[in-house]
Amino acid sequence: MRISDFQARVYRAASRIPRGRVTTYKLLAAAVGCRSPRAVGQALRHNPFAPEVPCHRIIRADLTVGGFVGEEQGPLWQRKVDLLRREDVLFRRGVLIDAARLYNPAL
DNA sequence: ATGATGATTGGGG
DNA sequence: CCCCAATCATCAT
Repeated sequence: MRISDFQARVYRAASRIPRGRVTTYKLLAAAVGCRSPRAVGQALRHNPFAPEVPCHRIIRADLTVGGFVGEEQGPLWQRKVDLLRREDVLFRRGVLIDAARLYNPAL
């Protein structure tokens, strides 16, 4: 499969999220000039460069974990939580504990 | 070109 | 909790 121009832009923007920080689909969408956070999730879902391109650092606007490789629960989804755990990004009942870890890629 | 499908979001009952 | 519309890249028809 080929990487579309849109995917390239999303991956480049995602790569700017520092280790130990997270951003939301909405903010990342804004960063690439797209008004569909859902379309961004679509691109991240097919990220062939994980975890180099840290698609695990994108969560929902309500600060809940969100999906991963098309899953919202289960082993693959758990992988997202584990990757973040290694970066000291923790969740309580599925919700990000420290909101200060949010990163705005638009800056 | 047309319709369906998402790693979403915000609003409503 | 569930349902719905808006949004848009991508893929199937």
